[in-house]
Amino acid sequence: MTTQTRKAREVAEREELLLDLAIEIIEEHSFAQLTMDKLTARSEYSKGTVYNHFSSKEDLWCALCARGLRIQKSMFGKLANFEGNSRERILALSFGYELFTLCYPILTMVSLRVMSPAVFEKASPARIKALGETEDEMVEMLKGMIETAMANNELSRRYEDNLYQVTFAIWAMSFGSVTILRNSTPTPCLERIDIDSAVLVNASIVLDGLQWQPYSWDWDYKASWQRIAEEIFYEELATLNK
Amino acid sequence: MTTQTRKAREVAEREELLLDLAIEIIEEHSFAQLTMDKLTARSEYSKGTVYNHFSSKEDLWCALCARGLRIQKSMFGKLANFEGNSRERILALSFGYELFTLCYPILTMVSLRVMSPAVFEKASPARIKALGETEDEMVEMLKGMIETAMANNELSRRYEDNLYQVTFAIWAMSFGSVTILRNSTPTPCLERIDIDSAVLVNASIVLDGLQWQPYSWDWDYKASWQRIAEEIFYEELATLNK
DNA sequence: TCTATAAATGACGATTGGTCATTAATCTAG
DNA sequence: CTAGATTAATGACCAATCGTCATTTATAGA
Repeated sequence: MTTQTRKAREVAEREELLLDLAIEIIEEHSFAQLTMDKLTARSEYSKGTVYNHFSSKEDLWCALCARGLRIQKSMFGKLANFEGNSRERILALSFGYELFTLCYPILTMVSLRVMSPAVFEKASPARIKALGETEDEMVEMLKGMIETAMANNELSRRYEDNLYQVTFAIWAMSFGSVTILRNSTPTPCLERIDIDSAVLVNASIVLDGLQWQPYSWDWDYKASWQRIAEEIFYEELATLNK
Repeated sequence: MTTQTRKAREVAEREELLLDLAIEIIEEHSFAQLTMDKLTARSEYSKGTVYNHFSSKEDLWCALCARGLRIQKSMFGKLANFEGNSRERILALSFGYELFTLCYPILTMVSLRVMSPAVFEKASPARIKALGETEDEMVEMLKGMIETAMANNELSRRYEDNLYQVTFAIWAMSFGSVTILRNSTPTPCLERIDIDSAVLVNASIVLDGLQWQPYSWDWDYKASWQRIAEEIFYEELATLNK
């Protein structure tokens, strides 16, 4: 049995290595230039071995997405020990998501391009299952924070009968803001906003709209944003600014 | 000079025809299956002629995007004569955008996949310029509505010094909501919200957060949503439900 | 009608995704 | 330790695809 686990570990390690190489190729060229031939050439393995790991190019894409989601989840996990009111904790989620897109622009871009039925059809079922589960775990984490806030009367009970709607609102705003900011071409509108605070402002607008206390005019959330950076994501920001 | 304009018109007509065929190919197969060879085969022209229109596959993609933006713009133009308060007019924009994604799922999907520097690099400059201009026109339309509302004291002056931030917030929420709703795989979170009203609810949350009067608890925006459907987008909805 | 310009054509080379018969490595049992 | 069996790795190969360009065809104007 030990040989089994050893082999499985070796296979997993090789898969991670292949993903590293795939990211290198995208970094040096572009997403479209990530071909199985190039990946094979860059690795010390043959095409057939690469195809033993990834059943198709689309499966490789999904594997990159899965890595991105794993990293996101681990980043979100870091805010477990963060001391702050419930709104600050939601902001920390938004902060973390934006930081992820800054630290891992390639994984972010891949996720955006890959998330579609046509791609999933060509990926292996196991891969898709893993993707969905990680995503659900993160949604449930957000929902749990909403429930807690409502129980503590920090969040109005206006949307009490549909907590997932609140989850969706926060998620959609974070996703929309970051995606437009980081993936769009330069446009006059985007050039005239403060990009560094845009995600914070948009999240605050949504939280105000949800009547989540304390309101943005009763609290200095810019300071919270700063504190999140320093207390939770210090390491990531340090490597980012290097 | 007349022959010049006639030829130019013929070329433009042929380009529209080619875009129709490209959409057909995506409909019947998938985005990845849209190849220049297939497009050539389906048309009555040769490969070289197709390449006279589209300098590359990426240029073809951008041409599809440009068509999508033109359609969006024309849909937004329909709400010029809509009678309603300023919040209802913003909702009409969100409604229009969601309706566009429902009526033209392929153009929506193409836009999402295409909007990236790597693709733009391979598209013709003229195409990119046209894309940017159409986009800016729509942003300016939204900004104009915000200015009017602020002048009429329907919208708080809290964000007065940065109107583009307000534009961005509304845009990001619409984009994020619709993109997640229509492009994601089925996930427990999405299955538990009312998809038909999710965009309205999210837009309302943002507008409440912006302190845009009248608040959602002082006005029946579900009725407004219905009225927008009937008065502005009756035709589109009729063809959609066919 | 003749010539100069513009447009259309499709064969071609290079690259790609994916397959599969062959080869190599590893394991198991006697 | 060895022989046979099972598993994994290999890369030549095929069909599909992108984009080019020398050649052919159509058109415009004198």
